Amino acid sequence: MMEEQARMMQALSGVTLAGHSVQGGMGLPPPHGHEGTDGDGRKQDIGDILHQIMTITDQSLDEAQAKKHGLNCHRMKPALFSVLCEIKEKTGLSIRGAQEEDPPDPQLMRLDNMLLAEGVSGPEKGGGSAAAAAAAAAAGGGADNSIEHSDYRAKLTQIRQIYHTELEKYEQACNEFTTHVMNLLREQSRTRPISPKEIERMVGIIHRKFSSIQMQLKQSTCEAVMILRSRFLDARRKRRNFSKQATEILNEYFYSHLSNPYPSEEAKEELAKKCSITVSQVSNWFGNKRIRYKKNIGKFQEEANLYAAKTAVTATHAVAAAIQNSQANSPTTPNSGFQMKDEEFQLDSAESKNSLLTNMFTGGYHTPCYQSDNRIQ
DNA sequence: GCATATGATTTGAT
DNA sequence: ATCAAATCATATGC
Repeated sequence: MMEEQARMMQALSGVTLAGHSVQGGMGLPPPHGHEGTDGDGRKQDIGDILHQIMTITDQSLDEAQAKKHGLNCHRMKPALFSVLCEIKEKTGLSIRGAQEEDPPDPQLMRLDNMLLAEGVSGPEKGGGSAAAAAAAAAAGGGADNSIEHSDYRAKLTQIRQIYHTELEKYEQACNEFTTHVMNLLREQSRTRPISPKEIERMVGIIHRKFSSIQMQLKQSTCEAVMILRSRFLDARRKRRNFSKQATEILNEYFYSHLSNPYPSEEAKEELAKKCSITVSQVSNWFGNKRIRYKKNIGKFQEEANLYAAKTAVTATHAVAAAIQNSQANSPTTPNSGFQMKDEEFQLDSAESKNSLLTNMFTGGYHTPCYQSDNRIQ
């Protein structure tokens, strides 16, 4: 701040110095006046010159101040000044009118919204973390992921703190600079025509510049948050197996609909609700299950039998409740009916496997029939 | 530590 | 949009 002022003063004095030097001559010796003199003499000359320059600077500074003061006190000065102001006002208005627009930057708004959404700029610590904890508890349904969430929140708080301190710094710098410039302009407005509106405009320019710097801060903060998110919330990195219960429910559905293991949207929703997982997780599970089952039916046979028996038992119970005196329903072979239903998917997959194998051995590359369209939707 | 299991993602087809 | 298939990346059991 003070340095700038000093520099400006120096520049100012330099101007007046030049003006004076033309008039007064100053008695500076020409640089290439005489050649061949001894070194000591030249050093002395340089020293003299430097000294002169120093004193001139000091003198001219005072002179300039004095001259300025004299000019200010001139009897014609106010009149001249007002005329200059008027002229400038007239020319300045058109310029100002042309570039006076302040549309809210969509990019900035986007960043602001995101920072607000991520809890960086919006509510303070208490509300934000409480909400996050509540969300974690609701989504996770357990304490297993609370540790990583707290870690995440700690990092987020760190980012938020940095963001706020930086923002404050910018704000402060902006204010300081603005008041400095305003003071400077106000000071100068005594000697040259500067209207208050012009000062206002200058302040606007400064603010815009600073807000563009602020946007950079916001941008990098957003980036940091995104990186943090991808690090902590990327489900692929921190995969959790579903609960035993959930897997049970999903398997039950899968094996009891083996002929058509494609749950409808409603069924998926219901399964998701029962397993306390998302619908897309249900979709993923069925996608994985279908492909893995198909790839190696043998491996899943035991599981298939287990779940078939299980559903059969519950079905049997239901039937038994309805038809009390049934005697043909033996618990050893209850799943025959279900197995029949399963045929389609099993046959389908077996066929595909076979054709793939034959193709491999024969070298033929004909598309297996399963690819065509015997999928049931 | 390694093999296997498993949830998620990507790619390409329909 | 949804699916199959391949693939990735982590979890888990030994």
